Amino acid sequence: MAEELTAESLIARHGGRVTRTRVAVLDVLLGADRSLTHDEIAAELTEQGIRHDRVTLYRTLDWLIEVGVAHRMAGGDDRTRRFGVASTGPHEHAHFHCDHCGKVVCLEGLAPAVAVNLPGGYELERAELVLHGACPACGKND
Amino acid sequence: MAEELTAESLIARHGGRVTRTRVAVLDVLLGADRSLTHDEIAAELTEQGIRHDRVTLYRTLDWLIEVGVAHRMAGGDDRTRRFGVASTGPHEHAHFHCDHCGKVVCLEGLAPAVAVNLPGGYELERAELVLHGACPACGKND
DNA sequence: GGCGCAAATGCTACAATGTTGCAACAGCAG
DNA sequence: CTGCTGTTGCAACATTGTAGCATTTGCGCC
Repeated sequence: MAEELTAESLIARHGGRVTRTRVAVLDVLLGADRSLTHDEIAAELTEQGIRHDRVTLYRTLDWLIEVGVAHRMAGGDDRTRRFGVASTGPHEHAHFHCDHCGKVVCLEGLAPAVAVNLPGGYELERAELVLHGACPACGKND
Repeated sequence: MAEELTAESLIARHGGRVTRTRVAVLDVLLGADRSLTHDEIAAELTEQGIRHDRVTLYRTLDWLIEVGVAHRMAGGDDRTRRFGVASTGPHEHAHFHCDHCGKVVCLEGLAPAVAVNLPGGYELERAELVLHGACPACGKND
């Protein structure tokens, strides 16, 4: 128990090989305070001088999602998917999409009080809540 | 007053030309009980023998959204956008995405009771709620 | 009914995002 | 060190959405 929460240990714990790319990608996600697009992650890897490939990044992210370390969400407006590290709990959290700067942040402490009364026959498995508006930075400069 | 709610009248009322494509597209949307993808709409047009083009369809849908007749939403899983006719009221309604058959229905009567307490600085403009699960048809055959 | 203009269309080419197949490489166990 | 197998990198392709531009067509006007 009490294992480290480093990228390496997270990867090894899930039975994956600790490779250059995986450590770097997971580090980027862990260090980000918001959801990132595939493009942003790739740019960060390039900046760190880590050789990589678009396909490898897609597969790495797929693997991270498969083992439950990361999660994926569709942006409400553009068609790019965004990625972030999954919180320790279930990823039943809301996202805030700033319509001005386009950034997406995870609102983990936000319990989606979705008191929905579905029509008969529908089985609810999970809910995804995306809030749109202006983030603190954009609201001020507006 | 008391104008007809036909595709033609809806189009004319918004100052657009009543063209073959617009009438057909709007008819398809009005007749559908769920959100449709570009692809589904295009297939329907082809089935009706209406000559059209992918680009024209995109532009027609853009125009319908611009005048407020239709609305667009990003599917939570795939990267395809879906379209539906906007309800008479504000389009602050939830969507239900069936993870089995992939269809999306609008839950217009569902008031998203999103009692969110955002962290300071965030300005909420609108909320998008997507529910995932099984629709009546898939739940039975599951 | 015919005319003309601007809106709308249709075509081609392109951009962005994501996927598949396969050969080569590299972690990790023995 | 050697080998097995998971991973990577490359190239080619698939899907979804846009841009530019010439042509057609709805619709007001005569």
